[in-house]
Amino acid sequence: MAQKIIPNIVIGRLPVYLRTLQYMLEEGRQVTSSQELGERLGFSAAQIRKDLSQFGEFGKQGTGYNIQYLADQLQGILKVNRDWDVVVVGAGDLGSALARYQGFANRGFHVKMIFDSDSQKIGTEIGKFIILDSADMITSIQAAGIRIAMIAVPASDAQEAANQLVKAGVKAILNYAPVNLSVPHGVRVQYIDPVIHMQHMTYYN
Amino acid sequence: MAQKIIPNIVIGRLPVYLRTLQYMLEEGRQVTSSQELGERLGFSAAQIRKDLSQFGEFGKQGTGYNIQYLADQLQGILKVNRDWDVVVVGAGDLGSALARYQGFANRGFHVKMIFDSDSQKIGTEIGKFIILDSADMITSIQAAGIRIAMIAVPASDAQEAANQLVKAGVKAILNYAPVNLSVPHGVRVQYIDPVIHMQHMTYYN
DNA sequence: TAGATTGTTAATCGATTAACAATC
DNA sequence: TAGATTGTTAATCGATTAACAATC
Repeated sequence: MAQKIIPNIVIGRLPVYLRTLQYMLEEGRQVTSSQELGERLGFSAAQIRKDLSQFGEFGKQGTGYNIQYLADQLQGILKVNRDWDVVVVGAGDLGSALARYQGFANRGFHVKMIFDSDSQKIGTEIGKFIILDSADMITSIQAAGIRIAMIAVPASDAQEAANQLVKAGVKAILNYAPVNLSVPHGVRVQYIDPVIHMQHMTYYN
Repeated sequence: MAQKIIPNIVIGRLPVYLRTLQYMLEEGRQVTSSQELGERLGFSAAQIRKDLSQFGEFGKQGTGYNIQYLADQLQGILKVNRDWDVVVVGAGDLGSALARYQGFANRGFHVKMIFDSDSQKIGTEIGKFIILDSADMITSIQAAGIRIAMIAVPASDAQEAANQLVKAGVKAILNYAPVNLSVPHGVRVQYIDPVIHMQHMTYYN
């Protein structure tokens, strides 16, 4: 049976919809519309309806969308109606900040380990974590069955870190190092390089 | 005279091209081709040629692109052939990591000030910075003529921070708080929310 | 009922790719 | 010269928007 492939660009918007719905819930709201969501996010109402319609019918004509219900559905679609364990590679300023970041746990992502290769750092504490030796990374991650990693090592070490993560069975990498990674098919990478974003904006200045 | 508007999506790729060219220079390379760049980045060669052709002719048939020359051109286009001063709002873990991040200076972005509203933090040091009082933010930024800011405050404070930055004359905001900001026309915002990226990847798991 | 809003279709718009003449 | 690679055009592909019947 022909499985419909949903455009990646649509998938990328769903977490943004979800985040906004969750804020609406916090505001005590119960119902919203494609129009309201669109205004809040700067998307067209038509686009939001189209995106959602890829996955089913979640609204009611004349009324709009029940926020709690739609949020639950989106969580299911994105597979974030469960918790995910995460590792951090690199215990510098950024890696440490990631390990301590409060914004992960309440959205279902739990940092479980943080690694570094610097013997000065290994064994020391960051918040509730003890920095582990990168040399043990593959076995530790495999043993824990962790599928998601964040790379926060220098650019020169990032590809090697990625290689090891892949060997350890990681399927999703959030890469903070300013380099493109090459990974096998089936492993996903997302990039966060603040300089890229800033250079995008300076163009318009 | 009809000024050609370059698609935003093209502008967004230029910094990635530039970054790769700069690595090639570090590797001692002199010349590259759209094909090689494409393979390295996972884009098609045609797309790279098309993107670049929006801005002029930078290559030579049969030979390819002189890396130094193309990098210089891209820097000019992106207006990063000069230095930019930046402020950080929020001196928590993330703001502190941003203030200390080494990856900015060597790409032309210089953090000049970091602000917080917590009286416990104001006046204390982060690296070479003394944390300034958010209450003085507008005047300090105006006086320094700074146009770029990074927001690293809790979600609940981000819109207010953005409002003040806009008042201070900031034109580009890199927002690490997990909320959509509403800003006047002429001010650009880029968003970095790691959870959004991770939720994008969990879909495929 | 009248008003609002969905889900969906068709039309439009925009971005990517294929192909190739030009030329180094 | 032969081979390589650009810049550009036209074709294709994909994404967004407009419009509206259905219906709450």
